[in-house]
Amino acid sequence: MLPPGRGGKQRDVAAHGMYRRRDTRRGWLIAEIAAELRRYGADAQHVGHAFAGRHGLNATDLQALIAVMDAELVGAPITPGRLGEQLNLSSGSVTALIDRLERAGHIRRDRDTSDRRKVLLRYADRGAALAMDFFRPLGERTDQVTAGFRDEELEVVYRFVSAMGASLREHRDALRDEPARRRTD
Amino acid sequence: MLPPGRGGKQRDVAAHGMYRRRDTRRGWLIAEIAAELRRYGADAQHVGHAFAGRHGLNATDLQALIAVMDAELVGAPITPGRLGEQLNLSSGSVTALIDRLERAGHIRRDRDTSDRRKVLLRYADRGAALAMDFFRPLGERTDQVTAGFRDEELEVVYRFVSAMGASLREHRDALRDEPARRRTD
DNA sequence: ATGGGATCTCTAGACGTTCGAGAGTTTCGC
DNA sequence: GCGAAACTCTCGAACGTCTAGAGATCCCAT
Repeated sequence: MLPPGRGGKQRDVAAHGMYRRRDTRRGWLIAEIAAELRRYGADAQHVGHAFAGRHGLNATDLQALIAVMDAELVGAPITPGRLGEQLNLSSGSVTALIDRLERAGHIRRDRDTSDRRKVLLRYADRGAALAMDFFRPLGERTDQVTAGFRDEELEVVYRFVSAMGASLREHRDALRDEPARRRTD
Repeated sequence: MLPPGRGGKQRDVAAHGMYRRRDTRRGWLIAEIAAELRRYGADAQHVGHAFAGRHGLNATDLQALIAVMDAELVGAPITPGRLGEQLNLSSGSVTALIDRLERAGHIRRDRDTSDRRKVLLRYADRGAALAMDFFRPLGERTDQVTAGFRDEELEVVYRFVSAMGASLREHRDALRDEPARRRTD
């Protein structure tokens, strides 16, 4: 039952750095918010996995489809290279991925007319319908939740998630730029 | 440049259901919050992927290690079966996963003394050190962000993320319980 | 007590995704 | 025009995952 090391202090989880001291209301809040964000990400993955499975794709395929729509809807279609960056995939895997999605009728390949090395990915009707099925119930749930918050409260939430997101991206970039550090392996 | 089909309505993204109408401040806020949460999850995956890669594991291994510590730190060590549920893995994959982590010295297998069918997963020192290296910088960043919020504001944020998390889990469970629905394939 | 069903972990083979290196085009700078 | 750089695609190998089933152990009804 007891964690190994530091015998005895069973709930001194702060010593492990994973959790924060919860002995003040504020500390407890911060710990719970961080934990909830972590769980939210995990559950979102589960939802994506389950939904993708129902429709004959895997989680990566669904992520890719969303990224393709995301990019195209803001007027800047994505290329295979950048899709690979977003999904942490090598170029070979991206080709296979696009082949699958194209074969299934979810997206199309278009040559860029100005730079003919590039391929632009565009969603097909089938892919649009699938993404809509995925996002609609989530949007409805978001509506239900946000209905319980006043405008000023949503401003606070927005400020918070923006700051957390920016900080996490900083961390991600820092990890990328410091690639060679070895541990005590 | 134009999305295919439905010629002309280039920016009518609301028609796709992915995004919400942004013509009011409140609508814009909600859309941005939802988008930021989505990006946060994706970026968290990237961070995990990058960190795991540096230490000779894959993203699944790191998730598993975190889940094992998470469970043990609250005094209820996890079993291979439940770990598979949390990570969306089959029993066979879980065995391979545990073998990898045990071989690398990150976790240990213990037989449950009261129910000897079960195996309890416990982290080893090596795994604890790794998890600490992963979480410490994230905790520091969380501290920096939360420093810019008053207690009442954190209460609002907590209420929001709790509600969003609960709603998402409801959706996940609904997906699970309605497994057979087929689309117009 | 004892037998049957349920629960849990593990094994084995096949499948599919991913990776890594390299080839083939097209573009841009000199 | 020529060489370097950017981008996508091909191919074979490696790895993680899945499915099906075997082997233990526990629980409960008889």
